[in-house]
Amino acid sequence: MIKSYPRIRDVAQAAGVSTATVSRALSCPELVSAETRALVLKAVEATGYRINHAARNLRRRRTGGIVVLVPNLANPFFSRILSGITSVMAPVGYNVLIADTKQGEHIRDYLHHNRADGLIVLDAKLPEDVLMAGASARYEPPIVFACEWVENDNRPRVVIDNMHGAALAVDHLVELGHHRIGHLMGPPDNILTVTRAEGFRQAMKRYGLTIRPDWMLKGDFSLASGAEAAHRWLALEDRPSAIFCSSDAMACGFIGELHKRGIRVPEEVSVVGFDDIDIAAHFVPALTTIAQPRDLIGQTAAKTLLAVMQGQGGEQLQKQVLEVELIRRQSTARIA
Amino acid sequence: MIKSYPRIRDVAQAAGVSTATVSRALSCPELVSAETRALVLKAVEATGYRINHAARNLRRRRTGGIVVLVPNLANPFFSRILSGITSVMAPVGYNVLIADTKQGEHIRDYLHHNRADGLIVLDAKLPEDVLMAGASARYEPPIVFACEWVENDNRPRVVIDNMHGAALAVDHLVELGHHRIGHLMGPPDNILTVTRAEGFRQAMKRYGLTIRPDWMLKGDFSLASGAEAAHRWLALEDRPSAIFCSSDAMACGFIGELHKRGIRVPEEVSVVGFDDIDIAAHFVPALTTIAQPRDLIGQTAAKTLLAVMQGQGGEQLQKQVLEVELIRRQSTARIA
DNA sequence: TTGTAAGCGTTATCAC
DNA sequence: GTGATAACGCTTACAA
Repeated sequence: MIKSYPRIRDVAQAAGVSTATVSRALSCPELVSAETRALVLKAVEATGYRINHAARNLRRRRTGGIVVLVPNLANPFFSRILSGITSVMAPVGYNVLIADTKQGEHIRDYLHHNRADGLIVLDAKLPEDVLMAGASARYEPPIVFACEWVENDNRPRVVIDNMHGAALAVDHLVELGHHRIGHLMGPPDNILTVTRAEGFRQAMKRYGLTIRPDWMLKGDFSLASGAEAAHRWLALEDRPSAIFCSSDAMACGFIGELHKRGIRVPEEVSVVGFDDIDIAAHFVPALTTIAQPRDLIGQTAAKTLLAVMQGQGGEQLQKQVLEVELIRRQSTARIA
Repeated sequence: MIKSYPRIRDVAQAAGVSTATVSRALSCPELVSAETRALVLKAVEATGYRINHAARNLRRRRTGGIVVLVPNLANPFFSRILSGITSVMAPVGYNVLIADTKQGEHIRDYLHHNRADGLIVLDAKLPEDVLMAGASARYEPPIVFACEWVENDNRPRVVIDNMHGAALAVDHLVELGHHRIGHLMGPPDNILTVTRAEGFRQAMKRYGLTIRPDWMLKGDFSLASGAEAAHRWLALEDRPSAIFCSSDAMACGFIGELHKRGIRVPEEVSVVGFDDIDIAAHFVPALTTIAQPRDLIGQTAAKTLLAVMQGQGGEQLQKQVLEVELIRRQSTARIA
């Protein structure tokens, strides 16, 4: 089954030079004469040589790959960030391995230099003990968090301004005349949930609006949990006129279910989402939401990781905050 | 930056056995005595040993990874198939590398045993010449197609019954009294497009219904192209009462745009999608669609690839067809 | 600028 | 059942 491929040795023979020269010609062209370089390239072409990454990585004592811990690959929000990451990593020759933490992969397996040259964490609800820098983490590869993370941890982090995002949502609703505003939250163990809920509370307070506990609905960022929240909203005796959802998926699930029950958005309740996933602009009604620069998050995280892997532990890498933006669409309306 | 990790040698020393024995105890436990095995495992624990995959793969002359060619990672349809693939591959120790062909990665780079032990192709519109088995493909790794592919190619393939899916859609619409039916197609160079359009035509013919060229709208599977198609539908002097879309994303884009123009679905036009992506059940209105078993597609493709990589080129692997199903929801209605 | 040669950490082959 | 040993294909001091 396994065939034999041309090795450096074969190229060297074809070019009439040593293997070392071939190696140099390919990885540091400036170290060999133009003449030899041409010779080598021709021999590579002739033999059909392709580098063996396993051998190179073994020799260089690295893995040639980085791992991305994703909470749920099926969520389009994350796949877009992944695109951003690969667009930076692929050109510099790193494989991007995806570990879907929802699939019960053993996270600890990846926390080792042997397994990956670096790690990007997108999952804000991983058990802290696993990822806490500590004595037990002797062989941990460089990590970049591309999500909210515990505050008392100064490892590099790329985040968006979640507090501000929540504030933008409340500002927008207040501007439309709403003062009875609810919040559909994410899973309680997720830091995004906590931060956005806190941003919501502070903004409400700033306007002197009441934060009603029965209007703080629980969800888990998923479509299904948005639909369930709609049931709880319907069961309320006294309903809010607007609701800020901690994810677009929940907002869509919420609106979809309300529609089935004959409640119209935004006429009977205004809805703001968070993320600006692709479907948001095409939903019925088109979703007013807080847009995150998903590609940029991925690219920034990847560039930061590369910098850290090259040993640049500069101050400016510690915490980068990207801006969010309110996108006004049709799921919110001036109160009647 | 790079530290030194415990190697097999260190474990061997700690356990008082040879490196060969440690290696065997870990990869073929049945070859060593229970006593030694316990000794080795204890030593592994004590030293914190983790295998070095680069070294193993070099020695075993493999890469330890498989590559999946995805047309567009941002499309939730594919991310779900990926989940299915990783759920099979991760437990048996294969890395799953994702190559998003939309990002202009060089496909040829992956067509080499050096790069991947196997390949799963999800992109039905890759240039044929690249993937045609041929003399130039001397070092091509085993390939499994998890999408429609050219008929005159008997490499393993996992497909759904696209013709039947299209027929189910037409059956359903006819049952609801529609006889003026249009079709929103995918990109012309994609085999899925061709097959579903052909299924549509045959079903229409079976019912003796007219296939009107101006009702065959062009799209590219994306949300945006669905929205554009809505404009063309609006511009028609004589409009169909129902439309079968070749993807859910286009169906959502189509409905979303119609809604903005004040056209109501299904009252003024019935819409059937294809895929049953997660949002379909929550869309407004909930989308009637042809469901594909996405997890199963991924799992089946992965299992098939494993079989091929192990040299089992059995007949039963040649072409596996998975069933599709009509999901009746609210985007279709009996004609007035 | 180029060649020589010593590994990188594992596994497979051969003896014992 | 276990141990010694030679690769796997590449990179990088060091020498020339």
